[in-house]
This record gives sequence, structure tokens and C-alpha cells, in this order.
Amino acid sequence: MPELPEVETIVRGLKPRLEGVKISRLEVLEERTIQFDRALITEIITEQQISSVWRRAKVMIWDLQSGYSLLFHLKMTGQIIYQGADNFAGGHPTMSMAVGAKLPDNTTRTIFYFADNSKLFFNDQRKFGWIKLLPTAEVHSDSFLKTVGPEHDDTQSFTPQYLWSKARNRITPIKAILLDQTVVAGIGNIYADEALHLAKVHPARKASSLSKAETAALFNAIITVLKLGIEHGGTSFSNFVNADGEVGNYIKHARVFRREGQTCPVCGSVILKTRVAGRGTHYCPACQPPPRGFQA
DNA sequence: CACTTGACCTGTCCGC
DNA sequence: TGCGGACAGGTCAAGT
Repeated sequence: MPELPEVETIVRGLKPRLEGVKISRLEVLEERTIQFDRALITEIITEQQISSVWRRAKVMIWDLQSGYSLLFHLKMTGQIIYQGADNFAGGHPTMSMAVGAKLPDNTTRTIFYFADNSKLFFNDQRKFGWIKLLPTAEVHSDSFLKTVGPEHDDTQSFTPQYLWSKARNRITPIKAILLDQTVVAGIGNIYADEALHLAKVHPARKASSLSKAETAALFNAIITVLKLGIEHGGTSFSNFVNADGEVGNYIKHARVFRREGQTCPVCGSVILKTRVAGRGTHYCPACQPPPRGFQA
């Protein structure tokens, strides 16, 4: 489940390899992945140099010299795997043991071929991920990106006061607020649970029940876990691999996510799993006291 | 408008 | 062993 740190890791891996490189061909193996007019591929993408690789929320963006941009969303099971010429990427074998199989495989939806003989595979078991093509000037008005909230490191827009203003009048669980992409960009199920544990706030608490101090703690926790995730090269427990097909290792450092039945790293209590905002949710019953009336 | 639930997909796991 | 169902979880659409 690629969230912000995973996409950021991919972008950092691809940036030095793709900027300045030309796309020579696009091979589409799954039509639904390509959410733009196929007729535009040859006219607008082919032989167009990639001028910039960047990220907004969970979306990776390639700006092309043609004045168009490619947008990629990996949703839950998407993978971006770069394969350098001669099967080597940056001096390292392209595929790690954890990924193993040769490419393309039965989850490969699109293949990009570059003028320097490198390739990039867009793999996606569940076919929810997409690739769009937009004029670069319209990237920010994309149907998804136009509604997305501030980045976690945007110190001008993302502040404790801002988070407080988004939560104070809401009856919905605080976890739903964190998952709401219009509030803050890039948090998914993993980092929502991690941030709430770090802030010692139960996921099912009504957003409006949080004190200013708790909201400030949550604000700090969001920034901490996202930055930690980026430092560790993204989470990986099933489908996430970075641009070289290597697994990230944040999950080794997870505090509560997918650790039900194990002990809380803070107090040693047994971590529980429940369902909040329609998602599997992990928490420590001692560090994160449930609200009154909460049924696990 | 606020909030919840289902749909989109496919692979895995669990109980019978 | 096979089979049905729950589950995984990002976003959008439809429902209450």
C-alpha cells in the first residue's frame, strides 16, 4: 500500500535516472490502467524528454518537454520497477531476492522503454492504479490533486492550528480525518495507525473530542512518522518495492501496524486490532485509551 | 453538508 | 482437497 513515504522513495530513486532521458515507446498490457486517449501516446509522449520527476500527495508526476505531464497513482498494489540497461540500476542488481521473478509478469500493466535502453514496469495486481496524461499547466487542477490538502512539510499551510480547525467540529473518528486527503496529503492506513499511537490518541475518538494539546501531539506525530517512513525507504510488507524493485524496511520499525497480538514498544501491553472508519485498525489499549462506549 | 457504505479488482487465508 | 466468504485498503460514487 504505497503511501506518501513509498511514493517519495520511488521518486527519489527515479529522479537521477530519468530526468533528461527520452521515452521511446510505451507498451500497454492493461487498457484500464491508461486513463487517457491512447491516440495521444505517439503524438505527445514518444521521444519526449522527461524534464522533471516529482510528487504531490501519493501521485508521481513526470513533466515532459512537450508541455504535457504523466501522472501515476499506485493505489494499493501498484509497483514501479526500473530496470537499467544491462539489467543493472545504479550499479546494483535490479531485482532483489524478495521480488525475484523476471519481468514482465502477470501483474505488469504498462512498460515504458527509454532511449538509453532502460525500462520501467508499472505492475499492479489489483488494477486500481492509473496513469494519466495532462497538459503540465493543468496538473494542479487534476480531479484528485485539486482537492488534496497540504503536504506534511508545508510549514506555511500545515500547522497545529490548521489541524485543530479541521478536527474541532467533526464528529467522525479522528482516524477518518487523517485518512481524508483533503485535510493533509499522503496519509494512508499504515501511517494513520502509527501517528495515532505515537500521539497516544485512540483512532475511534471523535475528532471533536481531542484537546488542543492532543491535536498538537498528533500534528507532530504525523510529521514524525512520515519523515521516519521516508528515512527508512518506505514501508514494505507485501507489495511495495522501490524503483529498483527492492523492498523498503519501515515495517520493521512499525509501532502498531500489523502487530496485533504482539507487545506495545512503549508499555508492553498487547496490541489489539479492530475496525475504525471501515479499515483494519491497530492500537495499544493502554497508551491509547478507548473512548467510552467503544466496542473493539 | 456530514458521514457511511459499496464498488472497483485479484490473491490469500480461514473455516467447513 | 475444494469452496465460499472475509479481508487487504486508496479513492470515488452513491447512499442515508
